Amino acid sequence: MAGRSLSANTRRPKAAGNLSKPAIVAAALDLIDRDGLEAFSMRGLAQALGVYPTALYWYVPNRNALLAEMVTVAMQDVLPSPRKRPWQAWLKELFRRYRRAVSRHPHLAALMGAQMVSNAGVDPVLPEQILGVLSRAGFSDRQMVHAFNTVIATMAGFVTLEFGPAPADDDGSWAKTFQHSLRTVDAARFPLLARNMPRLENRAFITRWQNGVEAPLDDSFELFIEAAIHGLELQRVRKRRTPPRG
Amino acid sequence: MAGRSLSANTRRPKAAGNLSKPAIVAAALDLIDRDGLEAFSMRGLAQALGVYPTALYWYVPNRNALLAEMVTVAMQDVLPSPRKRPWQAWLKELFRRYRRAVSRHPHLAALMGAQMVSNAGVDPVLPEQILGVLSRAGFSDRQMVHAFNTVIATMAGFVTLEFGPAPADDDGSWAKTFQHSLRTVDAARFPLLARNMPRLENRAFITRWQNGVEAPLDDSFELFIEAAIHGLELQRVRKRRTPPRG
DNA sequence: ACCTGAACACCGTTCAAGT
DNA sequence: ACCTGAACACCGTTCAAGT
Repeated sequence: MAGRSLSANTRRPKAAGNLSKPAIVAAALDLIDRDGLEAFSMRGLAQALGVYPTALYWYVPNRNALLAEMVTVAMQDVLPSPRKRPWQAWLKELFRRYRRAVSRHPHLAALMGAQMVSNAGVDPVLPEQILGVLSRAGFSDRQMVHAFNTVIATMAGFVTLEFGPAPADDDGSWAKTFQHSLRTVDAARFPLLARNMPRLENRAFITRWQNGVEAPLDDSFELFIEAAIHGLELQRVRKRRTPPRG
Repeated sequence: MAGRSLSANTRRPKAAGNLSKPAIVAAALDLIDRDGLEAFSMRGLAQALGVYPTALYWYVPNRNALLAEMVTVAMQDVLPSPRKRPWQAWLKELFRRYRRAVSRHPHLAALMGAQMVSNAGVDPVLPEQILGVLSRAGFSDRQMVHAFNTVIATMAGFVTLEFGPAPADDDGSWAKTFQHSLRTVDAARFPLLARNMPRLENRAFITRWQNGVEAPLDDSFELFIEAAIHGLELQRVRKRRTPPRG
């Protein structure tokens, strides 16, 4: 967002001075993509950059601010182009783009959904566009807040769960045990679970042992966003007294 | 909440002896409800219990396992009673119960949604009941997985965002600054945002400075789950070739 | 301006030792 | 069986000092 193109005008820094905020953020993203959020530390990042831990604090105020920067980078391409098309199609593309952004940095899923998106830290262009689309769709001012919240929850809700971390599992023993317990579920106590397990195992929340990285829920996601959009359509129609003009 | 009334009484030679797994989990929940997840530590918990940090490891294998225990406790009352009623009503109660459970331990919101619910660690009675309700609703075996995933994502998605933590804000300065930036948003660049701000501020994702604890999104939540249920209704109906028999 | 280096106040977890 | 106590390998962040 902030253009830092002109800062230390053409004066080359020291030979070893490769450090910069974008470089730090990029290196941090690499580390997190590789090792996950729990393993990420300022000290580890400094080591990866070949620098003392405290050097980072010249560019970044603290760890949380650095995480926020990473989320901003990860959110870069979520906004669909504003070209005219049915509002349903625009929303679908928004949802798919957000999912794609999260899938590129799955270890940031919870951070993106439950912290940055649901709160501040998002480019105001995104909410502005969403409001525009909902306005075109025919939502009244009174309904606008709720439709907006439904859009955001639909966008981030499913995906935050889908790419949430599976239980820590260094040797794969948990996955095998859990898998076995699913396949041998007591058919007397849990008849439907037992009957549907062939289709549920590793393809549904709760009954999976891998997350969206290894076992993406593509079809479920598509039907989920379709359901949400149909639900929005109904709410809009129900309040309408006069046919749409545009 | 935690009664630490008995301290030096009852002639116990040792200080504690009150230690047990349920007591540890309860004390941990108290600490997290008060100070949040970031501030929670095994050492702090031990201190609150008047015991050496390593004593906890006799009852709990590690920190993550303890967090999982807390989530299990927090999820206690989410399952609606199985008494007969329309499937839409049953789902609505499930969604509301989950929201209520999270609202009681908001600092566990991300843990509950993005980790335990979306993955393992949930009583199989819950998925069994959901399958039963969806079966009664008329979903085919082919649709079942997707309908199930839609239910889980609807249940946990909105609420995980709603109770996600607002930016760390010790002195309230961020909230004031952000609030001001919302109210003075550039009406030329963001006309819809500016026009709708009176209804959006602190009542919508992104444009709020408090989370669901202080600023619950009750109405939006209700409309969100209604939209999801209507979407499900349509998907079921669309596939149906014969009228329902029940 | 940019980085080193020491230091502070913490962590989770192990292991041996006590009772 | 249950807890103490020392110890290990870490943390984030501050601050003074170097260049």
